[in-house]
Amino acid sequence: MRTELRKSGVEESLQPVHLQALMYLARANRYSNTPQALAEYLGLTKGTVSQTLLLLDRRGLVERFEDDIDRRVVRLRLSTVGEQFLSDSQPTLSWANATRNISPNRIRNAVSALREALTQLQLDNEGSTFGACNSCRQCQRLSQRVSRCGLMGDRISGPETRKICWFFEPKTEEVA
Amino acid sequence: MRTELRKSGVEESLQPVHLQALMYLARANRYSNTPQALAEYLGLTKGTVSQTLLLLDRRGLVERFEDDIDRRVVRLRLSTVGEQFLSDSQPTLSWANATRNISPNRIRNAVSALREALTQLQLDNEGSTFGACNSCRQCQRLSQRVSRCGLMGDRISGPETRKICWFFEPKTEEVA
DNA sequence: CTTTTTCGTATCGACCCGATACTAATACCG
DNA sequence: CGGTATTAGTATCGGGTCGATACGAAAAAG
Repeated sequence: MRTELRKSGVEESLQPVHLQALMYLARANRYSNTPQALAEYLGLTKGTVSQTLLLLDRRGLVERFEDDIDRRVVRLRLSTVGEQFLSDSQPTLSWANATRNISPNRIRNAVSALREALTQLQLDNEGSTFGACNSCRQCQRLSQRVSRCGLMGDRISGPETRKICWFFEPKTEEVA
Repeated sequence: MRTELRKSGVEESLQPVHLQALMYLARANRYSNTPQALAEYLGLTKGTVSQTLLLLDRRGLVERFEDDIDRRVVRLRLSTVGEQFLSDSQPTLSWANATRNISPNRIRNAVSALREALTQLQLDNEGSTFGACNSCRQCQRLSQRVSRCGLMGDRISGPETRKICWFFEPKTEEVA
């Protein structure tokens, strides 16, 4: 998979880590679009990630702007060019194709097992557990279209509940 | 997982790719313990891998010696120190631990699906398909303890049939 | 016996990555 | 309040990865 990532980036002379950063930012929700969250996600130091973002900014793939209420934090988002690049290069396409002969049911089971292992791994290492609102303990369903985050107190739209959050807490079904 | 690899290597100041090389060499069979096979496995160029091996050799973790019949090829094997280091650092231990609450059956199913996807991915990209003799098309069972490789014509011991081979060919159950 | 191909190495430049030191903004606490 | 501590992010430096290119030596092809 890393080899595939490398191929996807070679055209724009981007390294695998750059692709991973772009892919993360495309899926990060409003609490998670910061250098710090990205560093946590990638397992790198904030200094390293700062350099990565500097490069992506120079290339015009991401935009950086400061937070309204805490002026220390930097908010990140993909630029139009960045989104276009991601949808053109499709870094995960070949992996998705490789699963074409596997039944949806087997895929669901494998994904479920892998997700469980990942959550456990993150808990063991006291790292952040990234995940989507719709499987987060804090998510409260308000209506068909709107949810609410019990941790932050904000209303979350339907599409945003499928984005990745830094404060994700797995639903406790026996975290032995 | 890359973060875990990084942690395992930090004590000896080894990079993730060094750990991956050592882990590969620990599992490579007699046909696959060469720089070329390792480069194919890691998805890197032979030049890059040559540098990696130079470093691992200097550190005394691997040994290089030339092949008897083809004096161009270099044979690789873990040194005693290298084996000791691998068994001490246990790079995959935390991942194995993370699956402790998942039933063996679910793990088997997930592994099976992943292996299928990996093979398909490798076929799509015309890359080598690494795998163990015991699930290779060329493997002929001679007795309870000895098999035979139909491609190379050599007799393969029981333990060696569980090692990774560069010439692996998946058993054809409909490679659509 | 050439010519070509193959396996591996050497060198160079661009870049990743962590460590350290630093600035600026916020939080804490008497 | 006011001073200290903490936090988000940046700047800089050095060691090391990685691919491209060039190269040497052995084997294969013709």
